[in-house]
Amino acid sequence: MSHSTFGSSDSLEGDHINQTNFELSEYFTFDDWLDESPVSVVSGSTQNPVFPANEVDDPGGSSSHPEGPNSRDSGSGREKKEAKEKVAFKTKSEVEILDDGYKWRKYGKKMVKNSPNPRNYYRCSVEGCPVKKRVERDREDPGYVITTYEGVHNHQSPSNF
DNA sequence: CGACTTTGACCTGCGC
DNA sequence: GCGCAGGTCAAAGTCG
Repeated sequence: MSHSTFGSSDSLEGDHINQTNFELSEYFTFDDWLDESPVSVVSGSTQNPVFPANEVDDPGGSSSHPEGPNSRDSGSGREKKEAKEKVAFKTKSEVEILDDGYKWRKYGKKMVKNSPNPRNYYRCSVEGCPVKKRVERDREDPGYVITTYEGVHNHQSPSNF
């Protein structure tokens, strides 16, 4: 199985998330969302989230990073329409900062219409890691936070080093 | 001193 | 074509 995301790293769970009342309540893959299907809810309780089998090495895909001097020059040099791996988690936590073993750097905050709470945007602080994270509090359950991961870590969790 | 957070502005895409 | 909403970047400020 995979080892990249916090699914199998056996040294980072328990401790960190325990102090934040971490409790995986539901998880849904965007595959379902995009399919307009009734979100596949999985009451995983303490089970490890089943991440889509996505390994570190993409089949000749993530290697090409056209992040040159024209990333923002040409105007449309932003993110491509590549359907990246998106996974959303609904987590019971009092804080939005869930330490999943990776180091995240906040790069934006925005108020969204769907929710009275602001949405926070994080990025993996590891150079070259394209993973992004979106965190927002549940609209109907302020005690829950919805974390959306986009992309796959191309490195091991810093906590492992 | 370096890394990270914060906040506002800017850009892009989509819907009407 | 215009307006709205979402997403990202960059500069300044703060903390360790």
